[in-house]
Amino acid sequence: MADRPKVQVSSRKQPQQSRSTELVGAILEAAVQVLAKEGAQRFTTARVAEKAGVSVGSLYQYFPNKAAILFRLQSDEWRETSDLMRDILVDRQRPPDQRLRALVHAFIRSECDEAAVRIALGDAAPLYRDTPEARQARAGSHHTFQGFMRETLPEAPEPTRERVGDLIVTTLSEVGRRFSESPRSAGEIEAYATAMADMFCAYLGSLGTERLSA
Amino acid sequence: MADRPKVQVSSRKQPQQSRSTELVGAILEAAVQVLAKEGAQRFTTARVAEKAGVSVGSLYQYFPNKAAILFRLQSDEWRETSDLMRDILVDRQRPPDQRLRALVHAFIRSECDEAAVRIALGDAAPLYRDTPEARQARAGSHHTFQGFMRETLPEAPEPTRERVGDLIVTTLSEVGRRFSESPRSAGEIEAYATAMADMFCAYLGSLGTERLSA
DNA sequence: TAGAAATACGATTAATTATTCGCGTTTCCT
DNA sequence: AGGAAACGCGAATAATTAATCGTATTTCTA
Repeated sequence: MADRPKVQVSSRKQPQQSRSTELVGAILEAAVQVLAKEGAQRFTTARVAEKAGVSVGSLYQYFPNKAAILFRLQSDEWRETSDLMRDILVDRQRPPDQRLRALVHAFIRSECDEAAVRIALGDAAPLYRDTPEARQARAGSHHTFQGFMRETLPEAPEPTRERVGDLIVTTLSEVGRRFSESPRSAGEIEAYATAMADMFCAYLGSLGTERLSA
Repeated sequence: MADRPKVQVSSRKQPQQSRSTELVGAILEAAVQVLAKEGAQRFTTARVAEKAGVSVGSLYQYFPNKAAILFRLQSDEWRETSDLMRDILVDRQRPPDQRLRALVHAFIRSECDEAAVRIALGDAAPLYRDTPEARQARAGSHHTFQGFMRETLPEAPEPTRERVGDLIVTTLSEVGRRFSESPRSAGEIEAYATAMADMFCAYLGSLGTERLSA
């Protein structure tokens, strides 16, 4: 129901010379630092430009607005997550539940490592969440996980498989982020990741695959 | 790492006459409407006051700042959730897994019913999230759920039980909110709730209680 | 090397917003 | 009744911020 501002979140123009490529790199780097140090509330184009050692005008040459910078950061994160997922889940040498456990641990650990940035990015999500670009980007990791689901629950009906995959991926990312909000010891982090992995494995096991409980 | 603004989120002064009590009520009602219709981004004290048919000055008599209004709304929601939880989970006539399933369905349904407000409240959370009042209020539903956990996993060590309860409650609320972000049919909602309940029951069942699988 | 294209700049603008404060009104109490 | 306390008001303030645009500089190309 909420009226959303119209934002064009894709890039304004591509850098063509090397100096502008570096400039964009500097902006993205600075954006991460500002996000981590100041939080989403105080994330402003002026602060990012200053931290990058660049003028606001230059920033607006390559990003149509503030939301586009944030979306770019989130988009990169999503891609990395998706790659991590693919790397871990695709290895058919290991039993599925071991892969899933490895994924959960890796994800939670990385979430906690960069907690400040992740949390701030999440806080800023409303700025770009409703754009078509965001929907598409978000689909990435879900699609990757579906591959694993087809292997794990081969005879389940498609809608069920999709729902289960969605539930697991969503739980992993949302609960992971929430968990990282308060600082934890390394032991707590591992214990929590183990608990989450236990939950996923028990669930998949109960859905009638014998491969998982193997 | 992010520097947070200092906000005093508790109420400024208590209404003593009936007109001021009604005024506060009108403000809270208007706040919900503004949140639902305009979103967190456009939630301003001016808009709330106008919708309530009241002046900004009056608003600031009873709320020290904008965050306090939002915290009050969230706080009320938490209390309601906590009560709902207690009502459902405490009924020892029904087997535990049935209670847990009922809770998940009730929660997801209510989350989807008021999706716009819940999402906007979540978006606004950074404004009050770090206050001690928020920490304490959040603990409410977790504490309520621990009662159920003690019944369900009586012989589990305390830290484990706490972690498991935390994981379930956090998953329920975070994933529920995320799910409600895109509009769904009633059938999808029920199916998703069932899936989540299945996951929780399978997990608790795997932790070695025979009562759940009964 | 000269003109064109790309890039960089940053003061300025226009808009939005949270919060205050002095003053008028209503309610309460005795 | 009448003074005091509570309440209600909303124009004004001070601060912040996103985004632009005219101009200056650098790089490319022929």
